[in-house]
Amino acid sequence: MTIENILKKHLIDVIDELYGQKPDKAQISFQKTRKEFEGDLTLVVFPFLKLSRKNPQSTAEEIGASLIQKLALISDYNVIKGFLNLSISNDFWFGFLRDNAFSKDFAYKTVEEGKPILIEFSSPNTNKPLHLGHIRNNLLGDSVSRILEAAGNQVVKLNLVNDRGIHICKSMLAWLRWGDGETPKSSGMKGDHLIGKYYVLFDQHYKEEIAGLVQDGRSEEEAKNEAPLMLEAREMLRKWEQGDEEVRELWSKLNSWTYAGFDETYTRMGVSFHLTQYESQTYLHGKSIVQQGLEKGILFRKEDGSVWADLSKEGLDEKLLLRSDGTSVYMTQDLGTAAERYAKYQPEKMIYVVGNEQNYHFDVLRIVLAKLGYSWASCINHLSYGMVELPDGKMKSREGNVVDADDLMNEMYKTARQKGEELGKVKDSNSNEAKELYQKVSMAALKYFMLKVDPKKKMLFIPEESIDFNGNTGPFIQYTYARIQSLVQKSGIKPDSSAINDKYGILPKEKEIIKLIYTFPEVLDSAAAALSPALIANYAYELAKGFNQFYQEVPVLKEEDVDIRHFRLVLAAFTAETIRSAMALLGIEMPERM
RNA sequence: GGUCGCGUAGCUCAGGGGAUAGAGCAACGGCCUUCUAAGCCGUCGGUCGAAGGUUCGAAUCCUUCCGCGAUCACCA
Repeated sequence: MTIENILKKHLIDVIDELYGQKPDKAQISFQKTRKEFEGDLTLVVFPFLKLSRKNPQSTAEEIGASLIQKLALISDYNVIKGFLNLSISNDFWFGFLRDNAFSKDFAYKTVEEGKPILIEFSSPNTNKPLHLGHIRNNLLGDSVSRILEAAGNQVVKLNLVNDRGIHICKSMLAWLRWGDGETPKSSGMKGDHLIGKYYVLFDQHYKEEIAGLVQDGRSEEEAKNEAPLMLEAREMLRKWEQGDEEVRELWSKLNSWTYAGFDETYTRMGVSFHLTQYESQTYLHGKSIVQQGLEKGILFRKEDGSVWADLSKEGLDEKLLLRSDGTSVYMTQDLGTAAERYAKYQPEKMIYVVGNEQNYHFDVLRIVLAKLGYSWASCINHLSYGMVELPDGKMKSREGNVVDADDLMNEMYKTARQKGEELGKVKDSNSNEAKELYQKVSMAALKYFMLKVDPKKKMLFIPEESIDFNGNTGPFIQYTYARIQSLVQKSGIKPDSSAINDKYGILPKEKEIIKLIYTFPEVLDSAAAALSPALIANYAYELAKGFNQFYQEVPVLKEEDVDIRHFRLVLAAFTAETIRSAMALLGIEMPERM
């Protein structure tokens, strides 16, 4: 039970005794006391003035006096204007340290048996490598999974790969035509990059054809549809759908190259899945659901045979669910896979990590499912995130201004190495130890940068400036952690609970740290509720920053008194452990030295 | 045009009913024979897009307007 809750309970009694009326629970608001005032927690008394019929000052005085009498937990109070600042007793803080300082991941809950949470993320196309946008998606999905699990949920991570469609046919066609049998092995290229190369090649030739046709007097639209390359790609897709053996074989081969490339990237990012699904196996799902809806009269059929949902009552328009030729669209598939997943897992929640350009799609998905009578429709959660933009605008694959995921990670690694060498962090930059450090530091910089921003906001990525190693960054937090490790090691003392006693009181700087650590479980809970790693990231920074200031002002190893030194080492070690736990929720690993 | 989202320091972002709005970067000035300077301290920098409203109290909630973005396909 948190201090706030204990106080709340007693506050209700106190106010009842004083003024003969119980306050509304919603009116009780505690906040952390500002640094410039004495105290730990502050009660805002304005809401109780109607009950007390006194001015803010005396109301606060009365409540404070009653609380301190009732609760040993409160050691002192003071009143400033309508704010009642309460000091929590040292006993409480020592008790908190004793109970938690030596339990690893103290804020983490054990995973409950019960309804799982499904989370789908990444979901790439197989015709080109992963880029910056995917990085945000993957890191968000990965981090949210970790956070939900730490908050006590069973989490199932899903990846639904879009492995079929016209885009893959384009790559396949280009490879047949201009590839000359090139393979990842023969070219030395990563499989996904190789396939991406042919996708671009297709587009180049396709554009030439369009230009030629336009010159011959066709309209742009006609040219796009009549270009021989496009006709050929469509023909290939038709063959694929009919199960043409040759096409299917080629398709399998090229996709397998892409998967090998993706796996490498995922591994480097530290991202993994429990289950990978493929649209080639799911794209026919959902038709029967639509059929049932049609029979029940919930959906309707137009003269041309296409099937629609009328969402005008919900303030939206009509939505197509089956084409006039009876084939399914994106929405149909999603209805099908959602129903299938629900049947398999009976999850508490189904989270889709998908960019905000699909907000409308998920609104429709929820509404259509609800209309069709699925009570679980409300468990669908769209974790919508903003686009990653570049200084010169949006990323457009066709225009070539795409930040490739692998390239970016390589760049980050180089920068980390360069910085490390400048600062003389390691003796031999080619040693395995150094390589591991540069890898951890560069990934921390990247991950922290992407995750510290509120998911729903779009973010600007400036290649030269965005990823920093100083200030509010992953490496700064790693650095703080590494310093604490070295501090503890140098002391030669193994921190243990015998050091925690109230012989010496607690310094204000020490208390700041303890209070910060104390709030970690709450931060974790709210991050899980809001599906927002940004809360964790900003918390980790605050804690690291707090320790750095503490470290600057409070001697640890230089302290004369062995017992005090021992206590501060315990506090330092607990801080490090909390920082590590928080960063683990972002998928960021901590180096022991840097 | 309809719907949704966003607008906070020069830049990138926190804060989402409470006290004097915070960090980092950039700029400037200090601190390395003292626990790791990827650090710490200080200075500079704000009509929280605008106007109304609700409230004891609004950057935060409501309304309108302005600006930016997304979306409204028999694409996925």
